[in-house]
Amino acid sequence: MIKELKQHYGFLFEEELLQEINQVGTFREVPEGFMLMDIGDYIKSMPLLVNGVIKILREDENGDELLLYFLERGDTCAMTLNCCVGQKKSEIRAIAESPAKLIMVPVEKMEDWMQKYHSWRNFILQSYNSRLSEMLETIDTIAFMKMDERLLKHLRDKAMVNSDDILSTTHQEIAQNLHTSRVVISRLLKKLENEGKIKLNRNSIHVIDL
Amino acid sequence: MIKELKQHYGFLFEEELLQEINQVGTFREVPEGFMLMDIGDYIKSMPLLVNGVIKILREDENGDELLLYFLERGDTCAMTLNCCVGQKKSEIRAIAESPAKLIMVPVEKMEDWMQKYHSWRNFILQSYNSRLSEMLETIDTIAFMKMDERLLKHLRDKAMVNSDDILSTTHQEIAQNLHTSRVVISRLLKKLENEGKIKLNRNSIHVIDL
DNA sequence: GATTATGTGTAACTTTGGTTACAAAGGTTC
DNA sequence: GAACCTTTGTAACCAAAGTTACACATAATC
Repeated sequence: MIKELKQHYGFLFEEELLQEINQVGTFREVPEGFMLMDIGDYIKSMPLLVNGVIKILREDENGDELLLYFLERGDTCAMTLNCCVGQKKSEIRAIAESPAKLIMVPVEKMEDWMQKYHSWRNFILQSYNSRLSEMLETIDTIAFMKMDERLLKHLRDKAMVNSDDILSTTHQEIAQNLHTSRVVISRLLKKLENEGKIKLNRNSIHVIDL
Repeated sequence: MIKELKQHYGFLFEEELLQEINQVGTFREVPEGFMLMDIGDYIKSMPLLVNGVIKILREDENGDELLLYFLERGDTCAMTLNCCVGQKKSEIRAIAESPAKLIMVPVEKMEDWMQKYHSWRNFILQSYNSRLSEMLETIDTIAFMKMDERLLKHLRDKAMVNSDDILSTTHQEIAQNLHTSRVVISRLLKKLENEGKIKLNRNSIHVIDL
């Protein structure tokens, strides 16, 4: 584990902290689609993402979903911090968008390290800032953009985090992420295809205009 | 200033920290409508809200606004933290919803106190958590609710933070906060009035169904 | 290879919200 | 009180997105 740690967090944390993380953290590997956290869960450990992509979702009382943002390597989930510090239930759902490797750190260490390590404080604050910025971007998207723009943005974002311009997904899945209906997505996808921005195939979409 | 400090933050911070804040902080009083921070501003001091209400707005590239949330007594602006820590420009606009009293603390102290005071660390983390929760609520509202529900929620929220069920505002102003047009708001307000939930008057709305 | 399940395309229609246009009421200024 | 500005009410129309319904293609299962 220390190898992954040094590789992805070595430039962030001092040697001593890396050693501590190595001692108390546990390594975890999850497959694509794995639900790391659900709404209502209590959290007892904080994930440091080493590899892969995690998608963070929100759900309303009808069970309708909305994709909030993606977490990538080097990120941690500020919503988890939210839970840990406040001892509250999770307000979001976290699902592995791709196979992912994580290091889980017990919550108790948080406060300890906050006092001890300057780099940890910075990391936590940075994480909060990143998450706030991402939430702002999400708000901009749903408040100010029309569905066709949101759709194209979503396809590009998805291509980005997966480092692949061919997305294996269905219209239904996209509709759920954007909180709209499958018919609307099919309609708009066809429009984007006619505009030459994407190429449609069964279970996959080739994003041309990245 | 130490009086206001003890009154509103005494139960949060230890005596020593209160003294430090009293020494380096500056007291500030602003009238209703005063813009405390604009998009693009660089921030060099952190506000602790002692009295009054601050509204936090987001703007898109066309100058269209959207109300994100209200800050109340005892709150601080996590977006400011965002700026301070990251040395970035402000991504939001902050306007006094009512006359407000604030204590401004120089950014440099942040990191210092984070190390020194357990209560300060908690305060900062708590603030981030509150802001994240509020952003989530905002997302829920615009993603999952229809305009008439959003409108009623907005009226209730506004009545709440102002502790007054009679709102002095115009349809135009509400439309800006909710990022829609005046005509739509007039239409929906009239509907709410017919449903007996509000009572309309020129420049004021009486929220009956709180 | 017949049956079933999943995914996609499309038409027709409805609802919600945005736009334009204009009238009228209530204030303000001179 | 005449001229002006701000605010509100409302009609008529338009556009975006949600809904229902169904055909058809592809893949999976037996």
